[in-house]
Amino acid sequence: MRIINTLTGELEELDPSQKGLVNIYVCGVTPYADAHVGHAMSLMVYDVLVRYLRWPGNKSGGYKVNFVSNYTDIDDKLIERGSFLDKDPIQLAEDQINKWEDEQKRLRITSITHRPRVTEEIGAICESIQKILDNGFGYITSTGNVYFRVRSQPNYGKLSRRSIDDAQVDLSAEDDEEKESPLDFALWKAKKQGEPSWDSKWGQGRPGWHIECSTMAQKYLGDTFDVHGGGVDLIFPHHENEIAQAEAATGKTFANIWMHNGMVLYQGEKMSKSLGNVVSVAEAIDRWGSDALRLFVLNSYYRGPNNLTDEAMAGSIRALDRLRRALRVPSISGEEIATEEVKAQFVEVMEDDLSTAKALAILFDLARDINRGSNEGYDVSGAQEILKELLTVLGLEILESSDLVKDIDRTSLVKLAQVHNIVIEDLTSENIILALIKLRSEAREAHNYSLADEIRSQLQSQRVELEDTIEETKWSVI
RNA sequence: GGCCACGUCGCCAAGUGGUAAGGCAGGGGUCUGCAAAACCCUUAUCGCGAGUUCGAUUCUCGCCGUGGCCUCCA
Repeated sequence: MRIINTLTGELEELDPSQKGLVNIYVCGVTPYADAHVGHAMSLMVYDVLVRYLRWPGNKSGGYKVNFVSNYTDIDDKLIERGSFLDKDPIQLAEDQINKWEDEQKRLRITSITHRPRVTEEIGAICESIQKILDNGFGYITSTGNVYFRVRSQPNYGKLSRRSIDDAQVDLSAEDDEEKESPLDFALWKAKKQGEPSWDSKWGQGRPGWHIECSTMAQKYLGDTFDVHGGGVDLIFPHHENEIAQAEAATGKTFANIWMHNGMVLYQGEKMSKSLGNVVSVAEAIDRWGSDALRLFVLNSYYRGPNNLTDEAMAGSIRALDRLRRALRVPSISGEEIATEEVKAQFVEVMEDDLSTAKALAILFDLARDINRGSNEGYDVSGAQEILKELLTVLGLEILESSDLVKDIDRTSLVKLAQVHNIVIEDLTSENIILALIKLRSEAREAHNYSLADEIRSQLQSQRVELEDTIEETKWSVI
């Protein structure tokens, strides 16, 4: 497939260095606070990329994919936040990671194969730093800080298209007089009082922000790997510094394709703590559900900004319902509706820089064909299977209503059964619903529409939706 | 100030040098006891100005606006 490479600005063919195997690294979070929808969007984009690459239906016939995404579980932010909460920063990270991973499961971000943590990779990080020093790209200060000498890397700035000479730096912010240049960045930070630290050749301390990512990427994926992803906000300095270090350590190209996702805006504004408009993942799942969130993410181009609004999310929920209904529509045995072009079209747009918005448009067209076919008495089961398969590639798991029955408030249903004097032995939610539907159908036959409508509206308020068809009354949980 | 994106129907959002996907919402119909769902029909000249061109929303320049980055950041 073709992906826009930030390094060149061009659409480039993803051509794995190892046949049939794609190695991908995506920068994860520093887990000092709850994950927000921006983090979710970022990981969802790469999750879809990996799902697609692994799918046997793609142009390559399906790749094996190593998908590594890290946790920066020790960093200034964690120390700061830990100190504020009077909590051990590493424990804080541990707790936040557990929470975030639980949310990832709910978001069905399931494609990641390794989730390394800085605190578990200190040895490898020190080895990387040593290589950089051996190759003459770094220096050690008397206080035990190790810096990367930016000017020694002639390619510096190639990703962000920046020149070192243009950089405007605030010299007043510098606290280390031995730093040769304000542009230089820390590979190893000497221990400060009360901070977590590890032993190294350069004394006690902890890794700098950038070295961990390049080290972990290379450790798990090799010196050179296929795709490195992350948010556009990481291009400079983080990814620029990763390239500088990694290529200083090995002398080889670090990542072949650099892929960057755009930022999520909320109601047209940047999400930020100062504006107080940060939407946490937990809140988003609670308000709209994970599928609607994913649909929203997929409905736009991953590189652009993504404006999350309440109205757009309401639309996503409705749109999702449309797809869900198309999967449930009755299929009559007989002539099948035509679907031979669908997969090919889907593949074509996905191969073209992960154009998920176009892929969704194809699925909505398919849903329409299914609905129409069903209405007109065709066999749509094959088309429904295709729709389901392609939705799975996108990571959308359309829930069947039976899976949702358990979420209904059974107590209210039991009360409802009592109100209507329904006597049944096994008071499961499903049985109560079926009994109420039966009662309603009898009422309808007796032209007692006020009772029928009352039951329908009572069930509706319990999230059970009824649809009358010629043969029967269908129900579903919304 | 520098670098980089973006600005398309009420909302979200694709896209192309030859008059613009899809979803939501809206309007009209079919179906229904009434609904709901579904289906059919229907709603835009693409921020502003100039240039290149036979022709630009699509290319160039300028302006305005929004967002990102310029060592906290998915």
